[in-house]
Amino acid sequence: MGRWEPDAENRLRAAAIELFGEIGYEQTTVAAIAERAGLTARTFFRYFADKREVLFNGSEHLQQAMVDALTKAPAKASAMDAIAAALAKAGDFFDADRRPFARLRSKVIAANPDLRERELIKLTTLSEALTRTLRKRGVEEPDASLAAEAGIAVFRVAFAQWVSKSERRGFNEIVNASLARLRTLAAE
Amino acid sequence: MGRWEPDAENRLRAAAIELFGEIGYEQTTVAAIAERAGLTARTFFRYFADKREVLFNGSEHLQQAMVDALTKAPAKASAMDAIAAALAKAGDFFDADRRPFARLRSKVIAANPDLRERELIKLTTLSEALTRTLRKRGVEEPDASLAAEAGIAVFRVAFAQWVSKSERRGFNEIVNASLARLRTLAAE
DNA sequence: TCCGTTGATGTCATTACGTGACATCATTAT
DNA sequence: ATAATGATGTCACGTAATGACATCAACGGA
Repeated sequence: MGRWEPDAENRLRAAAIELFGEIGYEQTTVAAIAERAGLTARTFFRYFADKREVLFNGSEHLQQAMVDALTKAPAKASAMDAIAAALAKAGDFFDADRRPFARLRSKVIAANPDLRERELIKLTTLSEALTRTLRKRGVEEPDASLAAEAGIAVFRVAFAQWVSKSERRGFNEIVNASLARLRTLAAE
Repeated sequence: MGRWEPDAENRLRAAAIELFGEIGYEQTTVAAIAERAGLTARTFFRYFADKREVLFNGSEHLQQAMVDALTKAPAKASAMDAIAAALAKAGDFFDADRRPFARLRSKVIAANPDLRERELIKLTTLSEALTRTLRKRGVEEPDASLAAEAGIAVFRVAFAQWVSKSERRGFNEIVNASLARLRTLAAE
């Protein structure tokens, strides 16, 4: 038994999401989050670089999983096919996570510009990681960047659909449909 | 002759860019910007919603121009062709603007995560505007979102190339090359 | 068993962003 | 001549974020 309650980071995360849902992101002070978690604001900032990050740290895992999948894709696969493999891996990630939680989180993020900004830069970081990995596969610029960006475009559209109300299909199913549409659009 | 020096907004903008270049974005306080412009910090926040916005307000003009071009594209044009017309309009915008200034601004933005975030949300806002305009043209979802996102992907890649060192081609030329590459990639 | 180290947390002080409320005063309109 | 307008300043405040230092249970040797 430690000197403190264990799992401070998760307590902070839980407290934050609760409060964001109850009274909104802007109205929630870091001090209030920390208090609900039985800690102080100073400690909050030891776990999270800033107030927004409490909703986003963990994205490195998704990124790593997608980079791994991209690396392991068949050497003969085209750039877009390799990206598709990475998107499929993201699907496993999301369908494992419970969709109701993702919906709540998305709602909180959508309601606040600062949080939207943070989400966007996470996606950009992901795109850059995918670009680097494609280049390691021998894909030249600007193809690597374009394929990665197009993949993220599909990701964004599919994710928005996946969390939307009354959507029942799994993430992978939506991704595949979106990819097919993109191929068609580009060909027209 | 007015009570105050005229053109406070531009004075603030100029002072901000100077200081960002001289000592960096984070090291520059709003008070310092205002002082250099002969004003107070309170006045700065009357012109710009926050410190970052001083580098971005004006993006509405670009967005409006692209939306107009998209609206005016031939009714028979495909979604991607209509998007291409909007991108061409953006080209006029950028080649009119002086590229050296754009390069400095890009450098400042690239050096700071907060500014990158703001840039990303501006692009997303633009993407959403393009999506709405495509829908008015009769394009259904998810095609409208995908075409808009793909267009923004091309925009991002082309813009990065346009401001990169020793790039001589005009924006439109780069956009067209990128669009062609994307079509090829999607087809593979 | 004692003691020094470690590590998670707390306390305190400080800077800067951002905003509301109210004051100032040259310009403009009536 | 006077009142309304509008750009700016002043002041006070809350909150985010960070550095410096203090605390103190747990742990690992000697």
